[in-house]
Amino acid sequence: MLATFTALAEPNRLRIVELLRQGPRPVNEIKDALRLQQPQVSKHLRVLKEAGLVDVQPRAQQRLYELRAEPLQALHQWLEGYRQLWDDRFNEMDELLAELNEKEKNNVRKKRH
Amino acid sequence: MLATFTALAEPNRLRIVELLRQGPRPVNEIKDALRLQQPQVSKHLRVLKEAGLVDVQPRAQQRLYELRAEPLQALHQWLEGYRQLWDDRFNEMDELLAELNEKEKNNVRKKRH
DNA sequence: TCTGTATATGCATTGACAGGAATATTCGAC
DNA sequence: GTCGAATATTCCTGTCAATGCATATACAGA
Repeated sequence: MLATFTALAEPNRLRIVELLRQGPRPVNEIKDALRLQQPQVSKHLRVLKEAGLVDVQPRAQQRLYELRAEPLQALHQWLEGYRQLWDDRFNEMDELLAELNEKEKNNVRKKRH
Repeated sequence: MLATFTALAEPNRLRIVELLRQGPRPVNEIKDALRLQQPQVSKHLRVLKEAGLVDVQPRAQQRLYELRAEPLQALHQWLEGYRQLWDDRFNEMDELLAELNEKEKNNVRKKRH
C-alpha cells in the first residue's frame, strides 16, 4: 500500500500510469506523449516496476510497459474499508448509533440523579 | 489526486489515517497510539489537513481530528477507471477485441497478396 | 492572573529523490 | 562484426521534506 502511494506521489509517474491505462506503450511513445526526456522516463518506469505497478515485455529492442492490476486493485479494496465515510447505508447506521447514544446518555443522567 | 497520494506516501501519515478510520481522535491519543512525538503528529496532521484528508473540531484545548470522505471517495472513484484491469467482464471484452484483431490481420494479409 | 494541559510552530540537520547531461547496454539489420 | 535505434545507467547537483529539540500559543481551572 505504502509502496503504491509512494510510486504514485510523483506527477510524472502518475501521468505515466494514466497514459498506460489506455494500453501498453514502449518507452519512446511515453516520452513523446508526456514530453519527457528518455532517461527520466526509464527511471520512472523503474520505480513503477519496483512498486509492482507495471510489467515489461521485451519486443526486439523495444520494451513494452503495461499496467499491472494487483496494486491498483489492492488499493481499490483498501478504500473499501473506508466506504463507510461516504456510503449512505453506513450513514444510516451512524444515525442509529447516535440515537442509541442519546438514550444511553439519558440513562446515565437518570442514574446520577 | 496527486495531493492525496503525496499525503499518504508517508508511513506515519498513513498510520494516522488508518487509525482515524476508527473514528475521530485528539492529537494526544494519536501520539500515544502510534508512539510518535507530539510535534510530529501535529505536523503530519497539518499536511493531512492541507490535503483535505482530515478536518478539525476544537473541543476546549483539545482538537479532534477526523477523516474527510471526499478525497478517499475520489480516489476510490479514480480507481474505477482502472477496473478493466482486473474485472472479468472487461477481460471478456478483451478477448472479443483480440478476436476481431485476428480477423483484421488476416484481411490485411489477403489484401497485400 | 497564575498554572498546567493540549497543541502548534520555528529552526537546524539530514537523507531521499528528481532532473540534466553524458555514457553504457541491448539487439536487429545489413 | 558494424551500425543505428531503443532503452538503461551513472554521476552530479539542487530541492524538498521528515525528524528532533526547543519554544510558543490556546485555553480551562483555581
